[in-house]
Amino acid sequence: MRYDKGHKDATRRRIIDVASRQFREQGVAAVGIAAIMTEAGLTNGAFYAHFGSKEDLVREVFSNTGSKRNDMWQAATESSVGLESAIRGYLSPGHRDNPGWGCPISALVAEIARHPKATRRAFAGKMTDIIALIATHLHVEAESERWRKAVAIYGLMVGTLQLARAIDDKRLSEEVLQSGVTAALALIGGSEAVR
Amino acid sequence: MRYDKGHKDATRRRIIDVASRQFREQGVAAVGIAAIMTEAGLTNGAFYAHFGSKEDLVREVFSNTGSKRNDMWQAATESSVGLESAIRGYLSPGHRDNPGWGCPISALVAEIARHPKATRRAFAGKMTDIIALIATHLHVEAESERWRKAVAIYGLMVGTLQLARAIDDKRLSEEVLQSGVTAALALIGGSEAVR
DNA sequence: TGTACATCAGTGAACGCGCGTTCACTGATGTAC
DNA sequence: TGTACATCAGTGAACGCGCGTTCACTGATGTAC
Repeated sequence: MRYDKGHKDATRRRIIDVASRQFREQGVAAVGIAAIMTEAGLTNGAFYAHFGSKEDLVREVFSNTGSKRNDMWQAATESSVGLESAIRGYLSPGHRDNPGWGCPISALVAEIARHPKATRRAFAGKMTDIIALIATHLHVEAESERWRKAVAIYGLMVGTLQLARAIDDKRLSEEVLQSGVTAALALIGGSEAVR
Repeated sequence: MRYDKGHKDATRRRIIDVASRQFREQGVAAVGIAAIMTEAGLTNGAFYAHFGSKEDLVREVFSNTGSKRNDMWQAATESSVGLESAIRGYLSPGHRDNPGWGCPISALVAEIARHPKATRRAFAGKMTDIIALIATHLHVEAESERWRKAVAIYGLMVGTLQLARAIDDKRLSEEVLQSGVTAALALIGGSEAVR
């Protein structure tokens, strides 16, 4: 055959990676098939040899388990990193200014909420993975209590990052990030304050 | 003249109100001029007698100071309401399930971050208004401290509502909302825990 | 070894469609004389 | 009072454009005999 074994899988992987980054940067609706395929080094017609539809690709992007890319999102969600430094990385100017290499949830959660059920489920799976990861770092007795606390911390991170991204005044935006870090750390530490 | 004084202003107001709701429900990009004008009882051509472009309308929707509509968003942001009940209303199933009558920030913040500067500024203005309103309810000494705390509480509210909207399992989604309420109240109460 | 055919990832032009925007026109009313 | 014209909110068809998707085709390689 013309192409060696694994070639098509590699191409598929490349399309997913390119799409993932472009979606996070510009939103799903704003990115066309042609733009994705061009950056992947192909023409638009080849797309349908890999995916049934654009929605298919969107779903794949979020159910994506492989692809150990070297982005800050990868780094921040590695379990070896402490929770405090993960929070600081998440709520940093670097993450704010590079959504393409960052957290897909904060970039796309509102848009994905309007997509078909299958897509939403894949997305929700990624969300719960992250929340579970945060929960493992918490020092609270009951597991359900840990989970609830992790949800709130992640919600705070996602919301604060989005607010920071929407503010064009860099100085003010960084104050927002700092406020998020302080409050997140307070939530971790002040376990007794949580009823 | 055929139309009484104030007629055009009323029409303009109606277009803005319809657009505001449709944008919050479906996102700005997904809503077309024709759909807005049809619901406003007009044809698409009339749009440009009121606004220079779609982006113009988007900006107007967020710089909108008038229009005392009777929606839950209005109710929750009235200063007469206590902060705790405002938080409970914000992180309620009713708000989650009716984005069209809800907070425009949580529905559109990520999308607006990719719009032109003028639009982003109008949006940021609405954001800072809400944060300032939250700050007035906080019992902390320093004003800058109040502001920072208000930012974190609002970030938590926005993020948690979005997570709840993205989860299709109602039960789990309501647990997310409850986690947000608990944590937000902890942030209000535990002022000593915040450095 | 040579020839005919199968395979299959990718090409690139074309499709229908809905978008934002434009513009000549309508028709009810107000104004000038 | 009657007539001609100005005003202006709204109409509705048309525009170019980019989208997601389709499909006949290419061309390098593998396989059958």
